[in-house]
Amino acid sequence: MMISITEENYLKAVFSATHLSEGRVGNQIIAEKLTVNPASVTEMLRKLQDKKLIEYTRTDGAKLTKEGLKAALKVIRKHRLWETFLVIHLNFKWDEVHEVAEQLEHIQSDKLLDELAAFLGNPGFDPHGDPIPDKNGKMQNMKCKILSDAAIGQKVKVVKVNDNAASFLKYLDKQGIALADKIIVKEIQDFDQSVLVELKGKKEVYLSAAAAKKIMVE
Amino acid sequence: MMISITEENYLKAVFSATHLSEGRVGNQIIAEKLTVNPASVTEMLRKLQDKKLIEYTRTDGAKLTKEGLKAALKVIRKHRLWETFLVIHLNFKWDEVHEVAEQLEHIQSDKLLDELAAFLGNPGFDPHGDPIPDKNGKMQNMKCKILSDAAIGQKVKVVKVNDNAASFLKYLDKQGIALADKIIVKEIQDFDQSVLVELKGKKEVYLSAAAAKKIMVE
DNA sequence: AATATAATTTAGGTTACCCAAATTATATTA
DNA sequence: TAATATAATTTGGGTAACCTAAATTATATT
Repeated sequence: MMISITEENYLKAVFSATHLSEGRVGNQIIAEKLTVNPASVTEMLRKLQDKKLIEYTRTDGAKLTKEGLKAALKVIRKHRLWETFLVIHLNFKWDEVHEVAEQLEHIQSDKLLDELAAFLGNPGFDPHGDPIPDKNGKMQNMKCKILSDAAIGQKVKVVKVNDNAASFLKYLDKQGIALADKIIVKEIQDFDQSVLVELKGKKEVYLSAAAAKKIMVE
Repeated sequence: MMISITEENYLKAVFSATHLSEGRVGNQIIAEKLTVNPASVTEMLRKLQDKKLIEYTRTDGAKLTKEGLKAALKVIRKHRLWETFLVIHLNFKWDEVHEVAEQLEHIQSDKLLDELAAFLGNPGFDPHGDPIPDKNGKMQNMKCKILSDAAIGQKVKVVKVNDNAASFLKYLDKQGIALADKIIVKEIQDFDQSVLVELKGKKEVYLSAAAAKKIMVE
C-alpha cells in the first residue's frame, strides 16, 4: 500500500501528539501542527482510517494502528538519519537541518535508508539528541531529565533539546551550549526559576526557566 | 518563482529532447518521455510558457528559455550529483541509482546542493559518464565517440554510456565492462556490425552493434 | 488541389489535496 | 435541565495534475 507524502505528514503529526501520552489526538491539534484547516483533517483522518493506519472516533480522536505506527517511525527514522548526515557530512548547523530533512524524509527507497544508516554508523541519536528508531522501530531511551530539575552543584551532560526551532537552537549556540557539553548547575533563582550554569572554560551564563525546561541533561 | 516537481520533470524532458539538436520538441515526444497523455502536455506547456520557462508554438513545439534552461540544468545537476553520491558512498550499482535520483533531484535547498557537490569533490561526471553541470550550468564536454566508430586495433577508454536503463547497464556488468575500463577493438563483423573487444585480462567479448552504439570511448 | 495521416487542442471528468462558512454534536456550567 | 461554549463535521468550492474521446489543424502524399 502506497502512502502519500501528505499522509506521511499526518501520521507524523498523530505520532508526535500521542506517543508520550499514549493517548489520542483531536482534529484541532493536528490541524494546528500541520497548519491546515480542520475540515482537511476530518477528510484525511477518514482516509487514513480506511487504510487502517489510524483508529479514529469522533469523540476520542485519532491514534495510530500498529501499521500506522510502523509507517510513522520509518519516516521519523529517515528524518533523523538525514539530519545526522547533513550535520556530520555537509556542514549544516543543527538549526538548519529541519526544513531539508522534512523533504528528504519522504524519499522512498529501502536500500537508500539502509545504506544511509550504515554509512552513518547506525547512530542512535540525531543532532538534537532525539533518538533514531532502528529498522524495527525501536528507539533507545535515555534516562535524562530537564535541566531545571538538576540539583545545584551537579555536573551534567547536555543530551537533548526539546525544541528544534531554529530560533531556540541559535540562542543556545549564542550562549555557547552544544549537545554533549558538560555543564555545572550553579544556582537556580527563586524569583524566576532561571538557571545559572558554568560552561567549559568557566564561563557562566543565565538560562531562563523556559530555556532550562527545553534542555535535557543526564 | 516556484517550480513544482511536475514542472521540473517537464523542463527536463524538453531539455533532453532539444539540447543536442538545438531544436524544438512536439507534444508527442514529451508525452512519450513522461508517459503522460499528449493532452496533458498541452496544458503544462501552456503553463510553462506563462511562467516564461519555455517558448512554445503549436506548430514548432517547445524550447527552453534562458530561465527554463537554467532551471533544467539545476535539476540535472542535482540528479547527477545524487547518483554520484549513491554509487560512491552508499554502495549503489550504476543500474540502481536512477529511480532514487529521480526523487532526490527535486529536493530544494541551495545549501544542500552546494555542500553535496563539495562533499563529492565537485565531480565533472556521474557514474554513467554523463557530465555534471556546474553551478553556472556549464558542462565539461568530452571529445569522445561511439565504440562502433573506433578503429580496429585501437585501445580506447570507456567514458560514457548512452543508455542508463538498468537492463543495459546490467548487461555491461555481465560482459565485464565498466566506466573507465580500457578496451581494445579487435574486430568489427561485416555482416552485423557487432564488435569484438578485448577487456583487461585478455578476455574477449562480442558486443552487438546496438550495444556498441551506446558505449562512448576516447 | 484533394485527401489521408499525424499532431494538437478542446471539452468534460477524476483524484488528491486544500479552504471558509454553516451546521451539528458534545461538554460545561448556570 | 436548559443554555452556552467548544469541537467536529458537512457543504460547497478551488487548484493542480492527470485522463479519454472527439474535434480541429498541420503536414505529407497523391
